[in-house]
Amino acid sequence: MPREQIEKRVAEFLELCRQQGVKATHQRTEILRELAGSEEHPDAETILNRVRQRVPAISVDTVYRTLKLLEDKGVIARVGSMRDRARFDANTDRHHHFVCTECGMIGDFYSDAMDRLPVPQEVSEMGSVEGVYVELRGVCRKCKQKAMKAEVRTGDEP
Amino acid sequence: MPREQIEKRVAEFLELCRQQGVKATHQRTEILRELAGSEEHPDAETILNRVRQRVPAISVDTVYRTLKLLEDKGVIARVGSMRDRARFDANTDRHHHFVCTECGMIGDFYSDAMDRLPVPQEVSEMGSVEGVYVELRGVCRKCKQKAMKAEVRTGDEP
DNA sequence: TACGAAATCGTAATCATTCTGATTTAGGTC
DNA sequence: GACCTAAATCAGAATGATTACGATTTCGTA
Repeated sequence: MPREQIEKRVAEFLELCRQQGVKATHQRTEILRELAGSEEHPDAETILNRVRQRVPAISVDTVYRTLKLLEDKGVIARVGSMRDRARFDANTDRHHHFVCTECGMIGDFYSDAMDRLPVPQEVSEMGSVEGVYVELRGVCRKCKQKAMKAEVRTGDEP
Repeated sequence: MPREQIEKRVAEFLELCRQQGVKATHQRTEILRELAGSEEHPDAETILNRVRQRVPAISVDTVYRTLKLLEDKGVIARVGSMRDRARFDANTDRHHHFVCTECGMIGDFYSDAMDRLPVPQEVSEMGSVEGVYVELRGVCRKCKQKAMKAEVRTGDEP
């Protein structure tokens, strides 16, 4: 995300804090700024390490609490499938994710069809739908190449 | 799932074990049987407690290892969003899930549209897609009713 | 500048999940 | 049916992510 846009996201967050009587702390701002500047959907630990370079005394607890706060306010989203740790995304444009089941790489993509999925009758009967999460799973290019090389090395016919 | 169908699933699993040289243990069979008979997508602990009624000495470890094995073999699936613990589903028909963000209730549903989502060009460039996970999120009926009652009790105009 | 509530820090605790090493069992062979 | 061996299980300890705690600091307002 270009620097300019990052600062716009940060400004929006500060405004939201004012409106909701939530404190706009240095730590919160830096966490959001870090996440908004990332493309790779980092996990909590990665965010902690990076923010620490600018805010050395920041604590684990603050990172986790802040990520939860931002998620609850809809400023960021939690992504990635259950098999490993939680990862985060500051992109609030309506979009979806491709997840590599080998290395965990997560890529954003856009799809009109997925944005306007019809909600089946049976679901309306279960409750009211407020959001959709779509994840395509597979193997990324890099991992496929790696697998191919490994195959050559193993050699079925030596 | 009707008892008859449960036994069919179990039989299929036993067959798969034979084919793949994996041992068809009592514990594995009972875990699958338990899950196949559940409608509510239980978590590992719930499964453990239930199976224990029939296999008192079963260990936590065995449950976790078995669930992972079954998932890897495609016999069951891991469902539910990252915010809480992993939950499991033995329904292998192509289907999707509605998740209540209040109480965690998970419901199955079917949708042709979601079964045949087109894979966007940009995703094909990231890697090869092998599966889709679609989750509709919202508030279930029960929780909505509970919220309404709470509102009345709180009373904006007393 | 001072105040009080809210947020942070550092550390300890918790919870789900995984590992370890000793023991048992499935399933093939005689 | 007894025997063998690798695979699987068990109990409990260990790990890793996340959360809770009590003391201290900071934000936002007066």
